[in-house]
Amino acid sequence: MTRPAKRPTSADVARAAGVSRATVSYVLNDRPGQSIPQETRHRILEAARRLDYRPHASARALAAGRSDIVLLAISALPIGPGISRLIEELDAALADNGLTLVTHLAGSRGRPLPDVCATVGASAVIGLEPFDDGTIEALHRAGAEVVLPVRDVAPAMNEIGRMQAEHLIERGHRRLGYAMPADPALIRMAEARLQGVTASCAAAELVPPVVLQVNLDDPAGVVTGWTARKVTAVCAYNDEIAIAVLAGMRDQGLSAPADLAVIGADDIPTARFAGPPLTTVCFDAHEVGRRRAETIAAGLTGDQRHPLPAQPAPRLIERSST
Amino acid sequence: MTRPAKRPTSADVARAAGVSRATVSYVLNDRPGQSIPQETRHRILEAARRLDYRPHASARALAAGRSDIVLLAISALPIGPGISRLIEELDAALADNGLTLVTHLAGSRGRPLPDVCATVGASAVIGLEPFDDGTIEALHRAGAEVVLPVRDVAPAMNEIGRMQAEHLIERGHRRLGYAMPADPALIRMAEARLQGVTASCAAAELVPPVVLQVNLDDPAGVVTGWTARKVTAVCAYNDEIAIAVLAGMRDQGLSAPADLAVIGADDIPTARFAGPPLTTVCFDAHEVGRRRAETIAAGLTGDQRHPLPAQPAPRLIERSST
DNA sequence: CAGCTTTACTTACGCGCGTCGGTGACGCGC
DNA sequence: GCGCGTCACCGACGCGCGTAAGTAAAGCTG
Repeated sequence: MTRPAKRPTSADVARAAGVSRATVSYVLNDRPGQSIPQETRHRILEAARRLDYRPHASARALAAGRSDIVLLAISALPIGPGISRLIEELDAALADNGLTLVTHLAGSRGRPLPDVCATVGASAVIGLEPFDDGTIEALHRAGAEVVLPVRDVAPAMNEIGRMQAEHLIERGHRRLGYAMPADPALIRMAEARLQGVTASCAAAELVPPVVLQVNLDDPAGVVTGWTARKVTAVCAYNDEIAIAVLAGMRDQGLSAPADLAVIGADDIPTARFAGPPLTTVCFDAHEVGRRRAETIAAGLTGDQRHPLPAQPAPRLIERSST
Repeated sequence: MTRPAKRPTSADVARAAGVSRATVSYVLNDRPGQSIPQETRHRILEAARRLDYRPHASARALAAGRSDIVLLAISALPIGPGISRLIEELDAALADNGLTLVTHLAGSRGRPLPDVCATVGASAVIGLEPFDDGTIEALHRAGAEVVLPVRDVAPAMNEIGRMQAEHLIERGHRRLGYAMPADPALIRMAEARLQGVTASCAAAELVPPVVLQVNLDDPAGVVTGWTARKVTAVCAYNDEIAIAVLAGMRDQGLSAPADLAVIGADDIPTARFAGPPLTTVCFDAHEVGRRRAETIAAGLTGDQRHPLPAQPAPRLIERSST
């Protein structure tokens, strides 16, 4: 599988089109302020196509001092379908802006993020939750021009919780529970979501939610924790946790929503096949991806027109677990 | 968030250490065949550390014609925790070999893979299922030296199906069904898995499996398709499909494994909370990741010692749906 | 002390590209 | 027919790095 097969360079294109390398460069990057007749332009484009020419990224980056590469850093294990849809959207939206997205799943034993950033020569790094200041500093030193998010993800997580709680309250529930994940990698995000729930309870003059951690090896355990305290509905950190709770209830002969209503978050594919089908709350991945991409592109081109569009509102998907 | 903050170059290190750039390069890449006294070596290393010097990837790649970047292309949506564990392993194992892994989640609307490969300057591209010849050719032209897998994943997928079927046959089932996904992106992999099932049936002198496509909007439909034909157990392409089938059965008042046994594949987290908990088959991500990484590293260094270690065998996780 | 090898470096080139500053040909006004 | 302003294009530099080839000094041999 090792084949050298020299890639064509811009010099090859120039030769094939009978012009100089400079002209090729001007045409391919259609640089304004150059007067190049249609015919020459066409000849060059055609030659490039015929040779399947693709600019050598390293050389371009070296010369231009910029790389068109956006690195998405995903910190821990919890990569579910929600995230992967967001990634797809992000990818598409960045591509529209001439940027290329690559992802780094940072296992604890892999390369440190700044190293990866430097290795691929990324000019932007984005994450799913805010980086700490030390990391940001290191990333800048590693060559990243823009790093996101800095502090803008918590409010969105908040919204998720708020919407879960409001749905339940509307349904007439007065005592809510909150199902926390046990995975330490998730607690930051979970706490942000929980905050939204707590806020909604306060706004409706209800007692704060009864927070319980779900042990994935014994989901039945938490259920009694809630029923014993007269909780009639629980918001789960995400759909996986919600499905675990539902399983715990089945084990005890309980059923949703009669004995305990359950609402999830993220709308994973198996949510609709849960018993009963899970009501859930999620973001429109398409929208989120697009807005993020635009923020990045704006940051990279120094184009500060847009006032950094905010996150869209989450959406409620009603099924029968509430 | 835009800060130029010029990165230090090897010339800066050279100046700081009072030597020439070449010497710096020799020391930092500890190139054999050069005689450099400990003291100088130390001075250079120290200077590099003090300046937080990291070689500019693009320049290095340009000069060396090689990039240390391995691109993992994930073609479609089905990115579950199984895969993300595999990625982590791969990342760690490649890092041990001095390689950096980045992933590209290729949505259909994002950049075409060869473009991405060229943009990041990857010198190896690996995927989860075999690429077709056109793609391989394109990737090579885009600069990839080694591309995997070429033809070596189908047997592994085969194994999945074989193990599913054998488990069911052992349990006494004589007429099996196969649950195909509807997503066209998955059919290649699905067909590979199905082949394993078919082979096992043949080996046990049973009729071939009754293959039905699962419509995620009406999973109950397929169930009658099987029961009408006296199928007593079905192998699902993966856990998601299996869970959908289980949901379809519930809708009809049927239950697993009494009315129809169901076995999945991949062991996604919600599998254990399905009703009933799903028996499934999966790979040991750790092993797969490590072996793949070694194959890549060997291919890149031209080191042909290892006889390309094969895939490990899949593992059966017995729960109660069979 | 001439002649050789070894040590410890340095100088110089080129990777593929973007881009600044030309340059020659041509048309136009006077 | 001379100056001036386009038009269409080219030469050459430098980005940061790896590396082949060179060199000056020191050490050894006979």
